Amino acid sequence: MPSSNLPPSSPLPSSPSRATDDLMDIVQQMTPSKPPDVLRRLRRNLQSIANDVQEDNSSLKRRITDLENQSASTARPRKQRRRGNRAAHADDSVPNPQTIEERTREKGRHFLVQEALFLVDPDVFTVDIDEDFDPRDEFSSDKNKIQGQLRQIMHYLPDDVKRLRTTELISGAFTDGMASQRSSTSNRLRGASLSKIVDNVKPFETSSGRFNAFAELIGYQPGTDTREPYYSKLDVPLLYDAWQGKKDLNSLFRNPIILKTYASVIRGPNGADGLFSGKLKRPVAKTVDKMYKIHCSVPGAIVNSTILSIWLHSADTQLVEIGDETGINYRERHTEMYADLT
DNA sequence: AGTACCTGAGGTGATCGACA
DNA sequence: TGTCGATCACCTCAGGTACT
Repeated sequence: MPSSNLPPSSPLPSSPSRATDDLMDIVQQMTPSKPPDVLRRLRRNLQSIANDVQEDNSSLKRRITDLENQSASTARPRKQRRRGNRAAHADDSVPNPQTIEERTREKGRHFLVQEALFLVDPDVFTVDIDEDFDPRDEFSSDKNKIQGQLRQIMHYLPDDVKRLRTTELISGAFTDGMASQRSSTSNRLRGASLSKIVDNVKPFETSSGRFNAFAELIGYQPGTDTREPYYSKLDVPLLYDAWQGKKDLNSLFRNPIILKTYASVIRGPNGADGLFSGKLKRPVAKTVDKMYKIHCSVPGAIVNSTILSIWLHSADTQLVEIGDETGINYRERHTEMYADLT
């Protein structure tokens, strides 16, 4: 950088190598045989050099500060991620939009843990509630699936939030909470929890590694002359406690992997430690089961764990509605398994 | 009793890839 | 090219234990 760009308050210090040369020269002269007056003169010279070095040091520090300030004032502003400020854009009639947003996001988190990984339809917040809806018909049509999930969501929303259901503030905050919890859960399953759930983490390192090791375990059916390859929905060994080559409803959802996944989700990465050896230790930290006061397993959470177990062993790289590698529709799988379980 | 430390959760911003 | 969603690393906070 040219010196003309430097602030005038920061002159360059004298050369440090010259001070070092002078010091070495004086040290050479300071022998015990020198008369006292010569030693006194050499000591004065030493003091003088020390003062110069001290001044140079201070000058360098000032110069560094000047350069830091200068670079800070000319640096490009860091790229800011654009974040939708729902609370700020909420309708004026909404009291405490900030608090409502936070509470709704937390409900979205809770909903994801206990009920479903995905919404059955993005419009679920804006449809009208069908007063004649019969929960026993929940899986008979897409319309009824939406009504069923809407009822579940309403069960989680506090009364003051229920009234605002159709607003962007509520739908956005709720789905944001779900997305956050889904991301956190999937990352922790393939990260800190993995070694507690499976015996050998090596095949899990890559998408192809997972396909080669576990495709059959999660229901892969190779293609033939007349058929494209696909992933079966029920011929999935991972779903059962003891796979006998065909589906067995008595052992459905009872695979140890599913139970360990469930334990990891609600009790953190160490939650599955010792689950089947009688050495299960309740984690001391704040965990999902404590936060949401989870005392028993509900159907939604069991199906969630099953879906998560399949995804964990799949070649898919992200936990999204339709697997990016397998094409498995995890959202539909959830609905179908939930219907089987209830 | 005070504190140091640990574990796990949630929030935030950066980055990357998909997509219009 | 800009926007959006998913993911990751990093940070702070809460709530617990262990030690002094």
